[in-house]
Amino acid sequence: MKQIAKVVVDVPVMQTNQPYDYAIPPTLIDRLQVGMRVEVPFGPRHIQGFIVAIVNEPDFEGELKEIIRPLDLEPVLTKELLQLGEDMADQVYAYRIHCYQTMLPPVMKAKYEKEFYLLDGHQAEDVQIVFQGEDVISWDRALEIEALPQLLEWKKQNIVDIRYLVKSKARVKKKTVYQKNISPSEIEEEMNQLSKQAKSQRALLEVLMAIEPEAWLTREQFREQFDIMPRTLQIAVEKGWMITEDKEVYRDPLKNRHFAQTEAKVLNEGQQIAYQAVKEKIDSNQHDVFLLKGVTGSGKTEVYLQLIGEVLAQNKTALMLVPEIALTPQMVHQFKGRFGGEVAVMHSRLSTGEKYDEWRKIKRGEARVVVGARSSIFSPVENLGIVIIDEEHETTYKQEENPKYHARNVAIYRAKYNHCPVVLGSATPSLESRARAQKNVFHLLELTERANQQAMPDVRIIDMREEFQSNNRGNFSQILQDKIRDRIDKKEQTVLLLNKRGYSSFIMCRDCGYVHECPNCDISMTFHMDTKGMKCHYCGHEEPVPNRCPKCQGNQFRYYGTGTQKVESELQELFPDARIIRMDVDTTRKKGDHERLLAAFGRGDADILLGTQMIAKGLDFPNITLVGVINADTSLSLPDFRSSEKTFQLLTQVSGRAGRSDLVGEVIVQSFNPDHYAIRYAQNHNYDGFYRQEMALRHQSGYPPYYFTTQITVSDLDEKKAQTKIYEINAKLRNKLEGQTIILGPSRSSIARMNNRYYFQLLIKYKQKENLHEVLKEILDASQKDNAKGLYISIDTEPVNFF
DNA sequence: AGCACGCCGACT
DNA sequence: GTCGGCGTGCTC
Repeated sequence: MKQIAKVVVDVPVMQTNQPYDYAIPPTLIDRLQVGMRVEVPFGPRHIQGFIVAIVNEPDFEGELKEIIRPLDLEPVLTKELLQLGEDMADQVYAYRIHCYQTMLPPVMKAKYEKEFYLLDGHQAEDVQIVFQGEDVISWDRALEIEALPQLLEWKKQNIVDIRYLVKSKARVKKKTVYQKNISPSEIEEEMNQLSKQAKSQRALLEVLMAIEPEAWLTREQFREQFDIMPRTLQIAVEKGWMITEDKEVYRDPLKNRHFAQTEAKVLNEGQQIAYQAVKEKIDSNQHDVFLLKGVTGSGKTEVYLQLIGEVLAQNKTALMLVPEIALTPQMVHQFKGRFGGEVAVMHSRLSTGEKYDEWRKIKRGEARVVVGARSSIFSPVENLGIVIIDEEHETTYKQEENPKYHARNVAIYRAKYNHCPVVLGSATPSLESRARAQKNVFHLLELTERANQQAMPDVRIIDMREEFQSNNRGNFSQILQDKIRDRIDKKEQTVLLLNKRGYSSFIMCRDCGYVHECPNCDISMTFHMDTKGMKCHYCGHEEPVPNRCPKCQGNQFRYYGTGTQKVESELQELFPDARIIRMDVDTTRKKGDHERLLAAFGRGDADILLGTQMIAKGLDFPNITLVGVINADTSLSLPDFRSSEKTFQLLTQVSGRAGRSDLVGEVIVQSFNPDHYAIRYAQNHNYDGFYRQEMALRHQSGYPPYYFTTQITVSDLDEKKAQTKIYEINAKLRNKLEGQTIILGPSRSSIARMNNRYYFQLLIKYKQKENLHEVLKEILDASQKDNAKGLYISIDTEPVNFF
């Protein structure tokens, strides 16, 4: 008889990062299952936990407490996800509880409340004043009326006690539905008794005569189909003509939207070969990882769609990951159009309620295809048949907060567990993945032709240094201006990319060179045209533009950098007749903005689409024949060994937006480093050339994929404490690690202070793990005390961004 | 994370 | 002599 539950509790610290044993009370023996959330006593409190195992014998040798209650009717985590969470916690140096919370929709994170309740027989007057005749008072209310010290005192005197509440935030949306509860003969009778003026009721009775007896109809259906108003329905219920029930409904993030059914297209030879290779693994339930490298416009999506179609035909499920910004309605349309209601969509713009409902659809097996961003890799699907990661090189697949997992690794883990293939798709694979394909760890599949047989667009590089010398100080070279003019005249469309990566607009005093910095972070503040204010991108601090230089009292400021707004006004000046749509964080802040702007551009409401990175993806409009990159090289100067790779990927990506139909596309790239290899190879659409050269450089300087990397960051409000700690860690690492391990640093982070915390870091480069894992875990274990004092140590395996 | 326990400085 | 500061350790 099993009666001991092992529970991972909601206390995210190193000391409690292990399951605790609890007795299962007799009343709950049949109701508790592995993977459920439960409320348990922990010390004097009540908290939430996850049952990770149910066993016969406890490991703990003390007296066990009992589980208080289950928080779910069914397990929310499958056995697979429980195991994954445990392994992931170990690999990315995270807490197990954090991993489990990350796998679930946010509503499942417990909310805790405390309240004081009156013990029997204490009716003293002063007590009554506080409790106001009730027998409980919430902690917050006590705080509000400043009765907290008094109540804590009463607790000592056993007059009141504290109750800890675990609240669930999950709310199921309900809708009232109506069913008729009256026979045809009764309807006749009622009709005869109605007064002549009761026209609405008469109309309703006629409707009731016509509809099916078992049908449940909503208020909206009565209104839209029969023109019956809610008030009439209410009368009908009062008179007993109809009964009501509250039925569970899903919040539909795509409601009122129609998706035209699409059919599978005939695959070309390359697509067919790729499809077949993956299908074989699906058929034989074998794990494998494929790297599908296809030039922009080569029809990767159609291959994905048909593979998923095959998986569904075999009664399995599919996970389809896309980068957050590519999760546009255009993309969703393709999947909804092919698979309809089988598709669940998951991304950060859904409300918490919508996320919860999409999650439940997946859990219940009602949606067997999940299209989503990073975290949807944890979808509770069973019988997984394929995992596809589109744009696999994108760094958004790496979570930058804890747990710092990479969706690609999780995908491979889950596919192994489910004996199914993974497809990593990209026009510009990450060097890591491409190198793995080279070593036959992954299988390389290539699509070298564009699906429409269209040639790759012609890419021309403009040397902006020359423009500068010939006294053109603007952002647009003469040639780009001519081309834009030409497109406007021909009624074709232009896309302009402003590369904002590693870039900000700041103000500087012309007299003394003072740069306006954030008071909390050691970084210059960004000037925002729309609010005419300064804003810190790291902590959100805002202030007006200073009138006078705080240092020398001068009042001449120079505005550096190029914001999209500034470029837009320059563009409008150059082309007064052009209709321009600007797309950046400022114009896409509200839900649906993104979609609205794209749809407008797609309809031809504008001649020019000007935007940041977010326009580089998924844009597929036939009338775009010119793509201009205003500043190709800002991303080259990032203090990051991947800066060339990122630049190459961005240029290739955005070039692919041109010439996707019968019209020939053209790309203009403006640069101050026109001879840089990343730009040259992007010009010639030569991924392989770039790959070889970049690999040689990485080899030379000892970076991934030749070495693995792990970054350790220490932060504290006190600069000295953080610095001491990082040197301590450094000494320990150098002492314990040997062989080919290299440690870079320690050093101040490139943003040395953020939100008043000081950051120090070091980077470990290694070929074999050896004992690194053990040493890092030791460091983390020992960090417990520091943590309590506000000194944080963070370990990031394979970081994708370096600060 | 909370919370209790416990050991030293400033007060009625 | 006591109140309360927060350093330390525990939670099945």
